[in-house]
Amino acid sequence: MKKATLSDIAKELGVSTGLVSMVINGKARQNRISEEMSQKVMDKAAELNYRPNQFARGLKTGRSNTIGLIVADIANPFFGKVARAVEDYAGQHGFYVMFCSSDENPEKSDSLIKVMIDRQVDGLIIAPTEKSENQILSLKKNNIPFVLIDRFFPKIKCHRVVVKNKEGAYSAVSHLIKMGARTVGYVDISSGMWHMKQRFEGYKAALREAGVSFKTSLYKEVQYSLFHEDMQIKISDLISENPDIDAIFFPSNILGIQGIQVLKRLQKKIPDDIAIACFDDPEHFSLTEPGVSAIAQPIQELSRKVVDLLVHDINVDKKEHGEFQQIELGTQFIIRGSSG
Amino acid sequence: MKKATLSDIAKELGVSTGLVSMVINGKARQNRISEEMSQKVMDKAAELNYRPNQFARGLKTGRSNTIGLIVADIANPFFGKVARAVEDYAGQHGFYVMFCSSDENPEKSDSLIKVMIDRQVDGLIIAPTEKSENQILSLKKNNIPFVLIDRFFPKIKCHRVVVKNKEGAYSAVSHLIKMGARTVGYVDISSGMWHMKQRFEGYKAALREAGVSFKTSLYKEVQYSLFHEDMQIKISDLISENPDIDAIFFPSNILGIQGIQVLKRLQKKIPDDIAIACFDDPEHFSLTEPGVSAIAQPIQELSRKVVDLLVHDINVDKKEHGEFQQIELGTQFIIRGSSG
DNA sequence: CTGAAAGCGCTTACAG
DNA sequence: CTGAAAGCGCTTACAG
Repeated sequence: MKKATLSDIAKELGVSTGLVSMVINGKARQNRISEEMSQKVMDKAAELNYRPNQFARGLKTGRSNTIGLIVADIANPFFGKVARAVEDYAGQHGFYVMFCSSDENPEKSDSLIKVMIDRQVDGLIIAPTEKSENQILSLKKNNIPFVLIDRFFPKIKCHRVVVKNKEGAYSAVSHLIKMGARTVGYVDISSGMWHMKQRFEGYKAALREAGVSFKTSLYKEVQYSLFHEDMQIKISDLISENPDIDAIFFPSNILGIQGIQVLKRLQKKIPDDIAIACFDDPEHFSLTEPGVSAIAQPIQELSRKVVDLLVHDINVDKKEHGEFQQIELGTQFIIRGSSG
Repeated sequence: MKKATLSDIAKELGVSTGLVSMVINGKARQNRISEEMSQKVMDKAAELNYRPNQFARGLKTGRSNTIGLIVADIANPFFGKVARAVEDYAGQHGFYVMFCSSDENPEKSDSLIKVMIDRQVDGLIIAPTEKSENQILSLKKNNIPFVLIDRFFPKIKCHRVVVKNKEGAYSAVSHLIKMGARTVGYVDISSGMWHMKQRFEGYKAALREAGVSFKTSLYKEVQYSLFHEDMQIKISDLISENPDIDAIFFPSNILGIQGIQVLKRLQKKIPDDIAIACFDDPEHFSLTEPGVSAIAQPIQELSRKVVDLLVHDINVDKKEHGEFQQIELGTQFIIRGSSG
């Protein structure tokens, strides 16, 4: 069964393809095509099970009604939920979403952006990786609509929607201290990304304000590339170098999830031996016993704002730079058993 | 900066677009285009930062190098991992993957399939919802390459890659009984899907073999549409109607995850009051205390087989029906503390 | 109210 | 070895 085309309909009805095109696209009225004609076209289209060829349409109009979403890892629960929310909101605006995982790798991110642009996405949503500044600048230079989510580069002016990272970490660490912690470790992922630095700033601010001293031995950094092994090593180091350690703050969900497993393996009781809190609140933090105190991000709102900004930019076909929205949303700290 | 086209390159070099096209597509050799000419074209393409327009290419060739993946919910950990694995394997074959969530809704699934086909995907991977038989049959009729994953309709002959559901459930329930359970509840999602029926068969077979009797009051079914409320109600019912209940089997990860929360709320200790086991093994089942005994699915292999089958079908442009692969992979039961 | 025609950017026989 | 031309299926001014 060959797919029906516009000209199949036109031929069968003895009219021009142009007319059929207008009817199909709901422009019958503004082109003053008769009701009767419209109806005949619609009926025939239905009869032939006509579906417009998006390639032809896109080639002609230059639009794909598709947006690209590049995150670190679609299987990470945080990004999984972001992806789902973006899919839903974009769908409401008539856009389809193409997802990709950059694996925190700038080369992969670069090639994904190219692939997306090759596929003529109308715009991009990106959670940028480390060292991808030039990619973002190049999007800007080429006037490709895009919005950054979750992360950003302070020096690059562009649309971005992120959360208050410093404030979020501050509230969690302050709570750990309030619950009695005096030696609070910090297990970071190795990354020059600004949002992670801000979380660390929040941690230090909380210590400072509580008069709790900071030592560099309390700060450990693990490599993304050999994540599982390195977590084990660095947390063991953290504990052996700080025998009096009574709490650890994990500044992201994958760090927290893996960190809990390591602590379990090391036979540390949470919160009795070591209290913990985590940035991000994946589903299962309410399932573990004790539950994990966590900083929940407003994923729905984050996603909605991002889609709104991007769709607006795509539709206005903006030429004028300058009006960049830099949105910071608040987080919510959820207290569960793990913090003591 | 206008995007460069084939004819820009051709014009600057004073050659035809056809020649440029061949060089770009690596067909220089087989068309005996001189090394020198090829090099000049490649250089100019790089200089102009040429990127082929996929719409034009797709319109001409009828191929998009894209496959569609429709799952129940991309935010469900099982499907999240499937999506990631499919993305990776398909990428190795040069295909991009479009993801969509059907929410177990046949109308949504129908419209997603249409959207995917409109976007000219070369083939589809589908975890079909209940009541979507006609959609699958229509794909078959229209000769659109597709493979079913995770679920299938026994009466429809087509490629499918699933796991041994009955066997998996059987081993988990047998283990619960071996650990001392005598009254084993079963909390199901309401669905006529074959794979869920098979899991229930496995459960009953295990009871039968151990000489443990089955009563209908041990089987509860919750609605997907009001999932959270219904879980609470049905599990409470299950326990009050069976005061001697000492184990529950959850035949999917979302049932298990939610079920644990309900049991926690009902102050039931796992495994002392009630032992549990679950089909699917999301990350956090090893994090909870006790860990959850679970049936792990071979997600990588599942995904790889599906992609291999689909890519093969797309590439051979098969006309002859008949040779449908119906693959069943084994599962692995992982014993943790929750089963007693 | 409707038709004819150009053109989006490619690929692919066909000629030479 | 290379060029000229048709055509994929649409949309959109332009005519009438």
